[in-house]
Amino acid sequence: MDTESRTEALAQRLADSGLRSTPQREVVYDVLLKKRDHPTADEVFARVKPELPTISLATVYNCLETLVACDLVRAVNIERGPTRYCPNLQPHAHFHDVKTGRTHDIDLPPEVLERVQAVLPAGYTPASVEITFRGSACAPLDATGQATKS
Amino acid sequence: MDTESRTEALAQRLADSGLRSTPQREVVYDVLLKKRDHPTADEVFARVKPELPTISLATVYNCLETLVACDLVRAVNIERGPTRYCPNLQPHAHFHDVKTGRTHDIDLPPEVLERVQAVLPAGYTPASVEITFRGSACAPLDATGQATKS
DNA sequence: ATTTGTAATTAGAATAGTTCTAATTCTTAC
DNA sequence: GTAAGAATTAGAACTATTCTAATTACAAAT
Repeated sequence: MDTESRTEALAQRLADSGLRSTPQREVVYDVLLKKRDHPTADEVFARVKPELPTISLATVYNCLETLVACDLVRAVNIERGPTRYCPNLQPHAHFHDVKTGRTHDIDLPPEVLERVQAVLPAGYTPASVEITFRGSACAPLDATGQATKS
Repeated sequence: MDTESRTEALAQRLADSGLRSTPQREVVYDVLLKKRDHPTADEVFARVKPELPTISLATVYNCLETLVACDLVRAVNIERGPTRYCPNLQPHAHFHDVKTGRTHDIDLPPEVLERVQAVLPAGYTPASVEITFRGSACAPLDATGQATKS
């Protein structure tokens, strides 16, 4: 999706919640989509600044909160420390590499998600599930440069 | 397990890591086992204080960190906010009730754990997995007062 | 076009949770 | 009993986030 249609989609989602599209919200969302490495609010701030030099950190927090409320972004708390933000809305797990500190998205097939949900006793109705692995990744890559599935 | 044998088991585990058993470590571990409600460091501090009135918050943090390092306790970060501590070492998921703010342990059958691990591409070797549900629980109870399995 | 009300942004102060520091106390081995 | 290292302590420092109050931007009604 190009930047313009992204921006329109964002405007639509915001409007659905009775909120306005603003340059700040657009740029914050854009930097999240551009580099999907689960940045912290501070990191987002640093990436947005060149584009909007007068933006404040408080606004970055506000924008991120807004995007999370509109279900355009997920807030991820993998470990004690700053919250990280993830614009991947597909069902996925996170692999947190303790060596590099990086977090990778791991695609989550629907049947696994279902199987996991099924462990809940009656009456527990989950709004969301978060699956996080912790360890070290030394994934071999296939011809396309993608991590191969075991 | 009674308190004495618990204390011995703790002493053993600490010794295995070249660490000493101390009254502070014992009492911190005891309060975690006594009320398994995923308390924060502050809450642990409050519960330990009557027993050891001179203990400091820093020591509570130190003890918790030590217990986590010895694999006797899990540190849980469900959402932004204070880290919570969980002495349940069985494989289990967490259900975070957004209404009450409480977190329940959900037993995790081995085959589900395996199925979840299997989503990882080759080369990703997880040291641990954390599965967290978020939602609201209004679990019906069976005759024994336990939540019934769906 | 102007006004008016509301939404959003801003800078900086305040807060919460945790970690660090340096001094003291407790243990253990000699 | 002494020396060396481990653990504890109080408080300062630090980090991430939220709050506050003032300002700016915007949209609707006039």
